[in-house]
Amino acid sequence: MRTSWADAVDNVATGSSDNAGTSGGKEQKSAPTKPAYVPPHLRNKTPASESPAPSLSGPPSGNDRSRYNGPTSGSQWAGSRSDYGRQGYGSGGRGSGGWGGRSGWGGREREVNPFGNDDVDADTEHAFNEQENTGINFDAYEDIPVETSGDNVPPPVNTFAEIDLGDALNLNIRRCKYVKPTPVQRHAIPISLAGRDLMACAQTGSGKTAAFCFPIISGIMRGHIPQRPRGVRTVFPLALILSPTRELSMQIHEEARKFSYQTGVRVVVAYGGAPINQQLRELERGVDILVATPGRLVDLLERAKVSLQMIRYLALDEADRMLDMGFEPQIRKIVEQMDMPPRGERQTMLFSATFPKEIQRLASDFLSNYIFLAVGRVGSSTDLIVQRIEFVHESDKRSHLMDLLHAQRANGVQGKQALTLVFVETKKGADSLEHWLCLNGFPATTIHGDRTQQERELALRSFKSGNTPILVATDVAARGLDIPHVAHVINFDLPNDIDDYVHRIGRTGRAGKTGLATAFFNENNMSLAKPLADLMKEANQEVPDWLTRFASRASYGGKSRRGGGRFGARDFRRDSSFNRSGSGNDYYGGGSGGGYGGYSGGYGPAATSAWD
DNA sequence: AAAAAAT
Repeated sequence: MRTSWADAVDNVATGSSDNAGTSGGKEQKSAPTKPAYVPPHLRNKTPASESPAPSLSGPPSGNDRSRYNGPTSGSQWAGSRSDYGRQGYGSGGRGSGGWGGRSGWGGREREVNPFGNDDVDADTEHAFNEQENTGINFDAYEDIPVETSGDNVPPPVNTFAEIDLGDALNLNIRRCKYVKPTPVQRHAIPISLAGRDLMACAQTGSGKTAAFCFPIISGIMRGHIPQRPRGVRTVFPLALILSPTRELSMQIHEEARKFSYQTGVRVVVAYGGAPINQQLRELERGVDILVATPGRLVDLLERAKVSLQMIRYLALDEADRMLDMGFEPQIRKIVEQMDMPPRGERQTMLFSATFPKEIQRLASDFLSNYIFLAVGRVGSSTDLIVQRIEFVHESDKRSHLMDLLHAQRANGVQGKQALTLVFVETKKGADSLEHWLCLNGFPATTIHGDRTQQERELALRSFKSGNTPILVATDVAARGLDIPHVAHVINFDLPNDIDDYVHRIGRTGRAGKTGLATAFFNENNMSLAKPLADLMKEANQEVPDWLTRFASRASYGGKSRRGGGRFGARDFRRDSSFNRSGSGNDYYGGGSGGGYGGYSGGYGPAATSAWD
């Protein structure tokens, strides 16, 4: 069995890293230019200088939105963990110099360029000395509140130049046109490079993917190359990234491939609903970083196609989702009952935009002396997303939706057709609404768990390209998906959990663009009244009086908005009611406390963030 | 009660 990194060093050819059908076309379809749609509620409200409707000219992928800022410099955080002695891991912190080992890689196989034709010369100055085409509100940087807790929190960095990620990775960072780390990257990357476990709360679209990918790729590049067993049909990835949906795993894979281009670090994705054989072939060509959904991974583990015994890095994206009732047993099985090194030996990183305390407590089982990091308001309620709640009876929802869509179509949107993402509660409801929309002349498609994987991927592509500018979705599309140009999220059916609402509306208002989120509220959603009203108030949104009244009849027992205050989430270890829970050795020790409190000034309900 | 995730 070949594994890519070892192979590269041994001058053994590996397969080219063609991409297992992960699509993600970046085709920029041009559409007739029309005046921007201005939602009625904004027409008299917004300063003329601002475009109230989302601009459709952002970068192709808004997931990580900073750009490279300068040359590389010495290593400040050549972090090494203590426990990889066997493999000598951690001893290789000698900058990118130890990285010449790609010599055996280059000649034979041409790695597919994930940057496509856009691969500008990364060394040209103009490409990265400005931030002009990112559309990111960098002013928001200084105002973003940050809470860290845990022992000896490494200080944040301000530029990529302050950290030595290695030449090859730096080049890719430039190719991605990232100039400056986003807030979560500024804090999380030094923590990860120092080898620490991490629980990070950061808003959707704030650059989480890069925040965990950069340290993983860098660590693999500079770490000692472990001897991976040969001659068995089992592969031994060094890093595992788990996510709750197939499409999100695909997206992470695509991002990670860009970051690891020409580093020799190989990224493979595995998820259900697609032929396993192709994925097996990709795995057998070598894998350093495996991105997967839980079900398919368990399958691969049980067939002994994959072993986790070499795992150094474990990252859970949407970690609270991964640890909720539906997923937790599977995750526990993968992490605790297979052959993965125990916590403390591997490095574990959990990321999400929301992190309920109960889930934090569960999560601490997987972590060792970890650092808790909350960047910005957890939950996307930024001023960039205008939230509108309307009281609509069940029977009126379709005609009301029709009104919204008509208004939108009549106005059109500059450049490209505005994309509208409609969330419904059930798969059946999704099909039926899609059918009805199509009957009524609105090009719609749908994505949900009853569709074949092929249909799902086609639907997403068709939506992204603007071919089918209306996507009806269940919660399968609620988390993590980075779909540029979503102008409007409509909660046709509201979710029961406020966190789900937060993730859903986070599909718009990305990359510093404004977005609109409309929700249909009725008597079935009473349990959401209080948390919703609280969330909107916190986000400086206009709360309808009727919603305030429902909210004040607080007898509905909905989940109240997390602790209130400036952060959407707090380290549960700071909460005395959890402090005696006996969950092991992970209590907040009162140690450095990191930068907590340091940002308390200047942050109010009106603070704007590009990181939703 | 629903959704997601393996075949």
